[in-house]
Amino acid sequence: MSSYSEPYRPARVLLVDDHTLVRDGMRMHLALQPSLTVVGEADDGEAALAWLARRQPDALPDLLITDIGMRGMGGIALADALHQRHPEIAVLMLSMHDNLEYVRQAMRAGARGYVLKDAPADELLAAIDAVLAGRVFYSARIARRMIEEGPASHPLDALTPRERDILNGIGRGLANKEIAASLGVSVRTVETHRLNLKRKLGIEGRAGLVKYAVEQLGGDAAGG
Amino acid sequence: MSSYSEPYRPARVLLVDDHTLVRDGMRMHLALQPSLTVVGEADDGEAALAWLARRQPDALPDLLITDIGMRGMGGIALADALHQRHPEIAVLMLSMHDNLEYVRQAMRAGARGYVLKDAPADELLAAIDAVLAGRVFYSARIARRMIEEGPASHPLDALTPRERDILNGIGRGLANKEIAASLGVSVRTVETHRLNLKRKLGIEGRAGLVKYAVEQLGGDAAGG
DNA sequence: GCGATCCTGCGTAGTACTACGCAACGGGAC
DNA sequence: GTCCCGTTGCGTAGTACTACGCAGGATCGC
Repeated sequence: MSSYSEPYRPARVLLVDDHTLVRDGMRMHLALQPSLTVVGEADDGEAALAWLARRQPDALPDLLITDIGMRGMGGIALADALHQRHPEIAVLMLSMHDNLEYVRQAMRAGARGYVLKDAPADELLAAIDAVLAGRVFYSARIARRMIEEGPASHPLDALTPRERDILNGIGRGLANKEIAASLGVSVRTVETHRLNLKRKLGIEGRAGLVKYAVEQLGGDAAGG
Repeated sequence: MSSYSEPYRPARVLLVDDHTLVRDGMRMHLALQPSLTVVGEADDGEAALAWLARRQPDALPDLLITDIGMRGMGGIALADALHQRHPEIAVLMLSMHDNLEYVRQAMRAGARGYVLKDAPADELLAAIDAVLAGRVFYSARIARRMIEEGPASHPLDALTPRERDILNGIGRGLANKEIAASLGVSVRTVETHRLNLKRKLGIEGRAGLVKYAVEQLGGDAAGG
């Protein structure tokens, strides 16, 4: 990995996961690496940000390893917030989903790596090495699927921001009227977006769109 | 089967989870307990059953700790299969969901304990002690919710078989007309069931019912 | 047998969503 | 500037779903 001219210092790591057992497993693996020190843990995004705010600026971690799906503030929002405040801190995303849309969201939010929780144990260490060296790392299964599906074939990528807003509302079980109110637009506008969504996503029937939206959201926000 | 006049022997444990990190975390905790020995691991239900089939009958584990949600054969099916073949082996279910319906299914399948993955670490050990002693253990949050909601108050339990059929169709994104066709009844009948479903489940709005149905069906693969 | 429950189906009214087409406005790209 | 695109919104028609109430037939337990 990287060669320091300064005296050798282990890379500082902050672990963020709401599952105690996962944190334990990571801590155990990382403790075996002399080049790494776990300096803190948190069980959700807000706790992680609070931890970082309390931390001395010269003792911030070099790497944040976070779960993607947590109660409260999830890994994507955390990566986003961290990337704006401390872009120098590497972010490695942990996930149980091989859903490529999550991967893209994570990378857009500033994550440099994406590792699946059921991946072989040494993949985690390889990923840490890579992101600390400034490289990008994907779990083998993710990389394979990216090659298979193509880097931008997912229909969600074709959606405009506003269409995502509407899809989000649909996935939360809201009626058009409620979505319109929450976005401050007319019901007709929501209907237009909805029609466009169905065309873009190739969905027929009204229930189908709700199903699709719930499945897209259901994984990280409502799941647990 | 085993009489405890024989010399002291640590309890044998089989770990089943598709997440390497979770297995690592568990193994680490259990290694600190002299009264326990991890004798095997598997990453899904079928692998666990295959492992058990290869095992000498006099060296079977005393306890199986399994994740509830795994690719392929999940924890509930595994508990069910194991409970029929080896009812003497205690089963402790691990889950990220505090959904009481999962808890009930697990217990019906023969599990003796249900621990959440984000529970404090000592809860796992307490749960192991309990189920090895023949007692039943629930994570604190599960126990609290059971008290709050009542032991059998889950609305899904109140549904009739036909209502489940309709809910299933809704969750697959079908329209009333399609559900009616697939069940061989009239649209009006489906509408009646649908109205009853919303009353029983306390749901308002049409999208809300679809959302609920999708979450009930798709919940096995979801999670953080 | 009798009551309870479930499944089935209809009538009626009102509300929500679909499926077009059309168009004005603003922001970027070229 | 001009063009493209995203966002916003309306008109019109048709379809789907909601929300009651009512009721016959089947099944099961007592």
